[in-house]
Amino acid sequence: MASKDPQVLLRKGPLEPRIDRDLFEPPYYQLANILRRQIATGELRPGDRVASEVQLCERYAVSPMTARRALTILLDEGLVTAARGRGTFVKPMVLGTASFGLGALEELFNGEHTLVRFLSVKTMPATARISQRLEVPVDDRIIAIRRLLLRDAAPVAYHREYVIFDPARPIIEAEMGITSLQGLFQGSGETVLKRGDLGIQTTVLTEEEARLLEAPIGSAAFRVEHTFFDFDEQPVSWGWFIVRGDCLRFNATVGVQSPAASGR
Amino acid sequence: MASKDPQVLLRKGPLEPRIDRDLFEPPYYQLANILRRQIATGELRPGDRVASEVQLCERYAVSPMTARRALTILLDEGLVTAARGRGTFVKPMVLGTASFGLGALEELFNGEHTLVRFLSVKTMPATARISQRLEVPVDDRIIAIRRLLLRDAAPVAYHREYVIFDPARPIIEAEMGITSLQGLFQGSGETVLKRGDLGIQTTVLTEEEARLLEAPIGSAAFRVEHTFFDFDEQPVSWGWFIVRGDCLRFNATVGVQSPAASGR
DNA sequence: TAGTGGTCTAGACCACTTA
DNA sequence: AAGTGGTCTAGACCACTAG
Repeated sequence: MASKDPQVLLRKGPLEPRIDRDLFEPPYYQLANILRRQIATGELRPGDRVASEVQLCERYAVSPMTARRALTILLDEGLVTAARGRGTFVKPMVLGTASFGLGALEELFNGEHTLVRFLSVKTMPATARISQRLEVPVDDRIIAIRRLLLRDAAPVAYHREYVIFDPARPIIEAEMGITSLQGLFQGSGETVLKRGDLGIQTTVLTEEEARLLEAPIGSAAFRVEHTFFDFDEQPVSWGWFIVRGDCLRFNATVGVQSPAASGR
Repeated sequence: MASKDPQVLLRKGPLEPRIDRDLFEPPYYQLANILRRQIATGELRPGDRVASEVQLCERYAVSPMTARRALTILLDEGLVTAARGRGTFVKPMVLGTASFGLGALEELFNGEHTLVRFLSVKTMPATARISQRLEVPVDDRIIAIRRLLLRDAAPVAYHREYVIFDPARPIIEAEMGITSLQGLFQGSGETVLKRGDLGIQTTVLTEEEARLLEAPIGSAAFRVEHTFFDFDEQPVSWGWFIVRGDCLRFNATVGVQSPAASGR
């Protein structure tokens, strides 16, 4: 649509942004930003066709790969869809494509004033549920860890974790180190863990949780469950965080980011 | 580490996977899978250096761009980090990189058996809070919508939304169409909405919410707040979903996906 | 048949790191 | 100085879509 506009086709110099090759930003990045801005300002609306690769090459004097790379960025960001043989089109805002990260949780844990207090570390026989999650026989000895996370001396999260106890696998210590939480988020150098499954649910505080978190019973809280696997695809650790609901909020954006030109 | 292994350096034929050019999967994709599998099996461990681009070119007989593209995929997936002048290295599993999609929410709403029931649609003067969120004067007339989402006739979510009412801007109807929720997730063709901000919190059901959702007062629930903006960067709609906690769970995986070779 | 995106080639130069 | 990733060039062929 916008590409059929005579102004655009005639390419009136001063109106058209250019690629500045002396800039710090590489050309593919500048071009991606130009297109992103056109989408953001509504110059290109959902459903409109974006200029084809060849057109972009001519218009901005870049090589095909550079134009393509810019389009790929928008594609990855979910701002456009590409249809072979037809063209590239601006996507309407789709809620389902939004995603949020654990950044909010990480901040909660990695802040300057955050402290981890071990409440208990002991071995115990696996209950039915634990044996199921860790794929070990019932009554196998496992390690149970309870931690409290405090920020500015105020409790924000309660962590329970069950770790496989296998003298043949010297995982325990490593695991203990990793799950001391500093490393969990930042990536603690060498790790025996290959993969983790995470789930976020809501819950209300039980009596025990309420007492530890110094919040009323029945308060809203997040429950972040995690299962970690080693390189043999064996579960190594299962546990969950109970985070006070008033301390955590996950954010996401869908559509075009407003001012910032944040790369991936 | 693994790349210093003589076996690998000597490149014993049968052990080394090859790129099959007759396959449906393009070479860059095959190569990415080969490397991903090496990471998954532990052949390449966190901290290990991945073969350099040139090495990959020689070893698998592909062009630099193809090797690079495979590495870029792993880079985007967060499996490796690249350091100019040093090499590409396998990243340890990092929790902070986990990303949760709103697919779970979408499924909840877009299922076959999902029904939207309007509870009320009316105009009202903006309260202080509404005026703040929608950036309109207090007591400006706005539209208030209350909806109930039912899945298999069972209520799963309660939706409240406040929409700007401006006769000059024919947004209302379009907005009404969009926010009838079918379109919100799927992307309803042409849209006046440019951007949306989302926030996810936990809460417990109030008396009203509990009644509508047919769940006990004080049950755990998600609160998904949303603000939508038009192409003038003006807020157009503010509202939130209250979703029964037992109907929704966000999932994510961090590290290497186990068996599937899922592309982006 | 012409245009499009998807993929690929076979190089190149640069900035950076390491030795 | 050698090796690395980051970027870019100037093409190419293919499968697909649309007129």
